[in-house]
Amino acid sequence: MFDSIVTHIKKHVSLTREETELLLASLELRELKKKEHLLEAGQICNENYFVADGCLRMYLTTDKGTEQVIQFAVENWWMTDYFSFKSNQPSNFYIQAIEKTNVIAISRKAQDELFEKLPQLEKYFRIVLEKAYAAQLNRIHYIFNLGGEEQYRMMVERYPEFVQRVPQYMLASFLGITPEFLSKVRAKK
Amino acid sequence: MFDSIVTHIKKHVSLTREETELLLASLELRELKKKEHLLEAGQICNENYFVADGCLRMYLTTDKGTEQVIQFAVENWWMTDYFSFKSNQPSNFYIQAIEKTNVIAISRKAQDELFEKLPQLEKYFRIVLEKAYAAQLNRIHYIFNLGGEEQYRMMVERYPEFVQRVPQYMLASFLGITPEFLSKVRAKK
DNA sequence: CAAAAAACTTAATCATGGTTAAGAAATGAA
DNA sequence: TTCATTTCTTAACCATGATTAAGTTTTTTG
Repeated sequence: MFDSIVTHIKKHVSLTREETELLLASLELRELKKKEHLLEAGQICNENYFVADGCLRMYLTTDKGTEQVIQFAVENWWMTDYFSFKSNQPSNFYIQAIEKTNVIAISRKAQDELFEKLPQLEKYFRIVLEKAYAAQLNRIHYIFNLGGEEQYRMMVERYPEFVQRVPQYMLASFLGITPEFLSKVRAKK
Repeated sequence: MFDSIVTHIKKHVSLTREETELLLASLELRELKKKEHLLEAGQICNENYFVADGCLRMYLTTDKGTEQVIQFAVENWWMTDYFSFKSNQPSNFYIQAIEKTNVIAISRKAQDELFEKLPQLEKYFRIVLEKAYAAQLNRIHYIFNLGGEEQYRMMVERYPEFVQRVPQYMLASFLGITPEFLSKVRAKK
C-alpha cells in the first residue's frame, strides 16, 4: 500500500533501501469511508496527506452557509492546508473523502524530522509544489477567461473520467457556478 | 543590492560566509525601466526572478486580444513561469516591470547547480513555494466568494499602498473585472 | 426491498458586472 | 510647455449566470 508513495518519490529523487525504511517508518496509512473528514474547519491541520487511492476534496463554508470547493486531490496528489500546517493556526478548510479513499498521512513533526534525515525530500516537495503552484496560476487564468460553460466543457474534454467520478454539485462549486446552471449546460448539446 | 536576497534567504535557512559567496556568484542584477519585459509569450523562461526593488506583473493575452493579469510581485517575491522554466517549453506569459525595478535573476542552470552545492536552498524554495501555493488557494477562495466590488474594497483595506502603486486597469484585470466597472465602484462611496 | 436522504433538473425572474462609445484627466516625451 | 499617448470616467444597454421553488431521479441505509 505504501508502494504508490515510494514510486512517486523515486520518480523525482533517489532513495536507498535504508532511506526508504526510514521514510516508511514515518508514514501512516489511513482508510477513509465516503464522506469521512480528515480535517474540519477550526482544527489545526497537523498532517500532510498523499492520496494512494480514491479522491479528496478541500472545501470551506461561506458566510452565506454554502460550501465552496477549493480543490480536489486524486491518486498521487498531496493535500493539506499549508497555512495551518505551517503556522499551527486553526484551519478554515475541510478535507473530506468523496469516495472510499486510502491516504498516507505524515505528521508535521515527522515530516520536519524526515527533512533532516533525508534532504532529498526537500527537493521532492519543492518539485511537487512548483507543479501545484503553476497549476493554480493556470487555473486562475481559466477562471477569468472561460465562462462557466466553457470551463465545464474543457473539464469533460480533458478529464472525462474525473467528471464522472465526482458529484455534479461539487464540480459546479469547484468551477464557481451553481449546480442549476451546470445542469442547464449539460442539458443543451 | 544583493543584500535583500541574502537577508530573505537567511530568514529561512542558514548560510556560511563561503556559501553566501557561492550563491552571489550565480546571481545577476538586472535593472529594468518601466514597461520593460523580462519574458514575452513564446519565449522559454530560463530564469527565476527575485524582486529586490520595484514591481513586476505576469500577464497573458487572451483569445480576444485583451490582457489578463495573473499576478504581481513586489519586493522579496520570486516570479517565474515554473511550467516553462522546468519543461523548457515556450511560455504563455509575459513578465513586465510596471515601474523602475531591480530584479535579481538566476538561470535555471545556475539554480540547479546551486541546489547541488547548497542543499539548504531546496528547503528555502520549498518554504517559499508552500506560501505562494497557499496564497493562490486563498485567492481562488476570494475570487469565488467575493464580488468584484468586495474584492476591490478588501485590496484597499489590506494593501492600500499597493493599490496606489499599480495602474487601475491592471488591478481591475487582476481582480477579474473591467476598468469601467472598477471606476464605477470607486465613484460611489 | 422500502423509505429516506441525497443529487439532479427545469423554468421563471433578477442582479452583477460586461460592452460600447465618448469624453476628461493625467502622464510623458520632445 | 505643448502635443500625444495613456489612463480613467460616465452612462446606456445587454448577457451571463444566480436565485428561488418545485418536482424528479438516484443512491443509501435500515
